Amino acid sequence: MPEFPEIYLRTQEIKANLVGRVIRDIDVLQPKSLNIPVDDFTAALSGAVILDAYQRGKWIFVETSQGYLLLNLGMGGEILLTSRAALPEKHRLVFYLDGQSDKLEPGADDQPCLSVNFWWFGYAHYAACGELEKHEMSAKLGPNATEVSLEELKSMLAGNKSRLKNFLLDQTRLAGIGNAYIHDILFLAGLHPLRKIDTLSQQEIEALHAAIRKGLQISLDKGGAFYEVNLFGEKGGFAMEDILIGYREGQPCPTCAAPIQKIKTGGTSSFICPTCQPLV
DNA sequence: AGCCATGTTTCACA
DNA sequence: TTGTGAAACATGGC
Repeated sequence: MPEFPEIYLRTQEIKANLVGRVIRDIDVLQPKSLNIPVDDFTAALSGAVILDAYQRGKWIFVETSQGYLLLNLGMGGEILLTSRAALPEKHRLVFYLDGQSDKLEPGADDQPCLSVNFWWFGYAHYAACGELEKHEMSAKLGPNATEVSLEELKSMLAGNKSRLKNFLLDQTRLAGIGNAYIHDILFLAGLHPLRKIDTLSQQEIEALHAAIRKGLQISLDKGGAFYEVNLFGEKGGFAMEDILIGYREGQPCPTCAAPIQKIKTGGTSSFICPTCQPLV
């Protein structure tokens, strides 16, 4: 589940390992993940020099000399720095690169490449130089969830009539929170996912603000979720034991020992402690 | 073995 | 504006 911590880490890894490299050729095995025809996509980025990478929410922006590669891993997937000889079985796109990777064995047919796989959904989009704002899916994104000040959060919540979970998952408000980390974020804040935003007190908003940063930071510090891997295939260190209440139905709440409940919240499930997160 | 439900996302369409 | 369903799939349970 690529959410904020994983996307942040992958972005840093791309910066550290791919800046200066040239995309020589591209294989697209899943045209539906593109925003333009396959031939246009490969023509646009072939020969491009990777210049920078940065994150907005769950999107990775790879800036090149020939425009932007915009990646969204959807419901999960991997970005692997590997080689032609070591390509994983499952991949949707492959970007073949110039030069040798220091982590790879040199060899004649061992051309380094960036393999991108989505488990389900996921996008690899292209935006031309200077036309990033025309890419609506990413242009609509709100600020990164970890970078919003308390005052900004308060003004975003003011007058909002929806429920808290819907707000937190709305990428046009805060970008980066998904339906995995949200369970612990709401638990840390002591708030029920279905709380109506216009009933939140100032203290509760402050708790929410702190919980967003804390919930994501814990995983960031440990290298991201255990079920995702980095560019070199290594799993994150944020383990099941590090999760407070998410995916722990029936187990005791770490604060009050009440059994954790799994509930339906619209189209998604939520895990809550019924006593620490009362609906009121 | 096969069918169904579920889910880490996002958008289009009521 | 907001809620529901659908769409590139894979796994586990019955």
